[in-house]
Amino acid sequence: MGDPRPIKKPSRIQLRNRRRILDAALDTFSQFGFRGTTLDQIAKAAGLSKPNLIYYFDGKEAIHAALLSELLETWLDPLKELDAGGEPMEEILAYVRRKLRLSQDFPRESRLFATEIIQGAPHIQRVLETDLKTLVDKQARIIQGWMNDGRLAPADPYHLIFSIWSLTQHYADFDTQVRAVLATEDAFPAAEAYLETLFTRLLKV
Amino acid sequence: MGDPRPIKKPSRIQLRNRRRILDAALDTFSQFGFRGTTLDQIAKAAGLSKPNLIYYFDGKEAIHAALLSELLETWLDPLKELDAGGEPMEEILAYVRRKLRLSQDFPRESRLFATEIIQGAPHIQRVLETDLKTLVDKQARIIQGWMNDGRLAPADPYHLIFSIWSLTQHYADFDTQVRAVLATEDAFPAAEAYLETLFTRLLKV
DNA sequence: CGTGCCTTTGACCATTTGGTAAAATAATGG
DNA sequence: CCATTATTTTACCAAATGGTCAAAGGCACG
Repeated sequence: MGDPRPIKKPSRIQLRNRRRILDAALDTFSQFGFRGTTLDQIAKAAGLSKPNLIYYFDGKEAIHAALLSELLETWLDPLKELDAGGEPMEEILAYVRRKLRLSQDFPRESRLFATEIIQGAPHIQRVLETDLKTLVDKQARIIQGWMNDGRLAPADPYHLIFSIWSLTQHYADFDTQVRAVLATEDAFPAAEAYLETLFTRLLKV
Repeated sequence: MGDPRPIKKPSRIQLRNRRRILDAALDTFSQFGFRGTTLDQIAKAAGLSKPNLIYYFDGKEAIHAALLSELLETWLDPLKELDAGGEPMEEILAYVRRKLRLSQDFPRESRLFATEIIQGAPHIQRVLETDLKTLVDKQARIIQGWMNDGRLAPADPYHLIFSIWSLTQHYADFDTQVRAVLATEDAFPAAEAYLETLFTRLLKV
């Protein structure tokens, strides 16, 4: 799926150009949305000609799909690392920090994901209903276990996870708004401190 | 600004059709974004012909601008109601509830706003830096005052406000994801309970 | 009921845009 | 160095799209 047109192993130049294209596409897709992005835009940003894009990807949809599929792994990973054997509060806070770092280091990816979801997740609905749901169910059970054992204050584990997503991604997706209000260089240090306080007070027994 | 083409008072039919257009446009803009929406789409949804749209609005941009400007008032209102004279915790919780209700009742507006911000707020940056910033500064000062008086636990008031926005809007903007994970009819009752718990534990002295 | 204005429409355009075809230009392996 | 394959470009196209225009249809009101 999403393999190079020829079914051979990709050459060095293939790899390089594919990466360039995906990077350029991430820029524009995350900023202007799928329909708001033109192939010419991507091509120019990638330093290639439009037909050359098509040589590497089967079309605009294919580029977008490749981006989303790459993104999904990065996106779900941090939640997987939640360790049932760890210290509950520390596990949650570590997850929050991982997720916040993701927002800080990959804001374009965050916005691409956000746009996809806001538009009804037309390309990844299936993944959400299967992979994501399965993962969340599993981790919610772990958290619920901690609460049942009295190691965390009780709270709906699903909405807890939602709130972590929401709060951390906010600093990437709504960066413009945050900046407009704070007029601060970098909101992340304060954000990290605030979120640590928030989840500590929420979950401390 | 955004007035009917003739500078006369709008007739009954003008009002009706303008409203139809804006409603149809809200549907499509919030779902497909600005570039992803076509005039034909709006026209069809509004039950009008394309040239007829142009008769009522100066173009696609004008429709979008009209929507955004309408939206902004609705969006900032709940924050204005924060009353310095009220009981602090109740004021905050009431604000959370108002904001959550907005997400529930106006999800299209929420998504339109989100898309605009994610794309860098090209049309409303100025408003964010002036009106919104001014308002937030003012209300943050009130909250800070409550904390200084020991009536709320200390926390960064700006990030507190951000977290309220983020958490409440999440249920509108990321509705698709929430539904995919929960497979529940309506997430709002549980969300309201969760958020009340969260902010109570965060801010209780 | 007729006149003048508001509203609507059908036909039409220019531009943009995703994508193609084929020729031209590098690479690469023997 | 040649032949073959991989890559890139030039010239195009068909469809979609935002928008125009002039004519036709309604409507209100004297």
